[in-house]
Amino acid sequence: MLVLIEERLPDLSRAEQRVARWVLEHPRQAADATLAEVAANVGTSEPTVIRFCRHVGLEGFREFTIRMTEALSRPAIYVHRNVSEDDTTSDAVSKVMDTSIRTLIDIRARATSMPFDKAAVALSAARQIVFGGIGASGHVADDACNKFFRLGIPCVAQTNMPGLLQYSATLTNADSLILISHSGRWPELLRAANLARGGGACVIAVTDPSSELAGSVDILFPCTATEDASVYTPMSSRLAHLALLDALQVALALKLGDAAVNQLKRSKAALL
Amino acid sequence: MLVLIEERLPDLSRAEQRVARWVLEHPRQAADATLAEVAANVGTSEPTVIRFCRHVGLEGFREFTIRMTEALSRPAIYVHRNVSEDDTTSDAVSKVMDTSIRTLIDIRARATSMPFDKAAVALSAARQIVFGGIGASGHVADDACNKFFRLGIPCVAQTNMPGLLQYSATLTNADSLILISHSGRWPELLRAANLARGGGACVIAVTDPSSELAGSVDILFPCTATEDASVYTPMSSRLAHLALLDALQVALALKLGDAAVNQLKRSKAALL
DNA sequence: ATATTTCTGAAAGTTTACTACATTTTTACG
DNA sequence: CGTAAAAATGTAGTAAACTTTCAGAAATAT
Repeated sequence: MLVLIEERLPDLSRAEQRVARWVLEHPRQAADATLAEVAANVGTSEPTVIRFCRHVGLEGFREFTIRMTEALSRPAIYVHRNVSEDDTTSDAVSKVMDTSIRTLIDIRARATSMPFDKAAVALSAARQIVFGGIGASGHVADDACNKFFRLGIPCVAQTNMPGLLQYSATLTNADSLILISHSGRWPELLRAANLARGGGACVIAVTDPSSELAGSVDILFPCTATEDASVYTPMSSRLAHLALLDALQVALALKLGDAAVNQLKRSKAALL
Repeated sequence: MLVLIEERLPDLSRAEQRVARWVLEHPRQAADATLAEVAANVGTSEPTVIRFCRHVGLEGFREFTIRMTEALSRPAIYVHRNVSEDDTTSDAVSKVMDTSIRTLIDIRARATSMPFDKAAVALSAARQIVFGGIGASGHVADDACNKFFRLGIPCVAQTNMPGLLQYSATLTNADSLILISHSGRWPELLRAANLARGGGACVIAVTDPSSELAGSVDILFPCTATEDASVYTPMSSRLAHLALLDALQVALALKLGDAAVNQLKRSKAALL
């Protein structure tokens, strides 16, 4: 959380940067202060503090308080460390694993504020679910498709561009489209989202909240894309996306109830 | 915190005990609910909830929220717990995430004794690398292929049975075959391994160490397959496999040195 | 120098947490 | 049992916290 604030610092306006700095310097105090107290301590107005919260990717001040307490009550193990050329194999392996674990822990912390319920409701009514992703995210889409169809809902994965665009154009208000993208900056994905929404479909995205795509969907699962500083950094965001979709599938299964459980059992039995 | 509530439970009045029980059963939900929400869920009035907070030694509901968040973000919570039908979405999501994190932490602990070095040496000399997997593991194979080719080594993924068998039969002692399997019990995978070894190829497997496949390969990365007790349990072993292959790819990149770094940079630049 | 955009805070508007008090339920004792 | 005191609970109202709106100020571009 504190790291996240530090990262976003340059993107903030002047008054917001003052808020950020005060928070970084007095994290304990910030965690249990009220909105008015923070504003007074920083020497700014309450709305500015709220805007600061929004700019670092939070819902509002209430969530800020929660995230801060969370961050402060958790020891910082499994920290992300970059692999360097002179690492031994064993060091490098540990670092890569730590980074993956860290990514999941972060996503877990943020998951509490993600719209799983809303998404489950939308998906439970869907005639079909389409998963779209390109490149590495294509595999995530495939994987998710492979998992969701076991609930007894027609599912397709489209992992190449012309296919996804054409399929998106055929969707109606009975359908749901789940788009997966690390950065959210492929313009074609945005087009797919708009095509699907044009037809009335519910569009869900798993992507960077600051991307243009994020702003053009019905339901957003924000996954901040961390810049790959080193060439050795693997795309651990894939893991986050997979874990997120795992969770969504379980949430949907719960929503659907007995019907889904039966389908799951049947699909499991098919392998024996 | 939760323990504290449990301790005080007998001292509370009837309605307050109902509050306490609900909190203990839905801790995650309780942590980010508002006063009114808690009251509604318990089926009581708001003052009762406040009185409950006071009776367990807290200042008020505000402090209750903070203490709960704190308690829930302690590290001890990444234990595996099965999702049950009457879980709320939020609780289920946390459980799924915890299970994934737990899986990765376990694999990380075991990774130190895995033959990354040996595998990196074998792969660095490979003319081509073939990734084989079926079903869910097929996606892992695809994903790995997509990652390894960036090092400048010819890579293929075979994710269907006839294809994998035929390809395996063509391999020579200059090639490497990486097989991925959750349980390792598909007889055809064993056949693929034997075909490849017959041609002299180096066969690496990521699978359950107690499987027959594990005994028939050159290099083994043991990943114990945990039985899916509940239908809601997602295959978190996939995540473990992915993380493992991430690590292997980085280990290989280090082994290859500058040449690999250049290839990585080139493939990254291709997207800009 | 002016127009446009972005940023900022005052004030109004909601929601949320808390309090006072009346009602109901429980307990104690004739 | 029946009645009275005590405790527990909920209704309704209040205060405080959080959020939104909007108009003026600052920064930036033209």
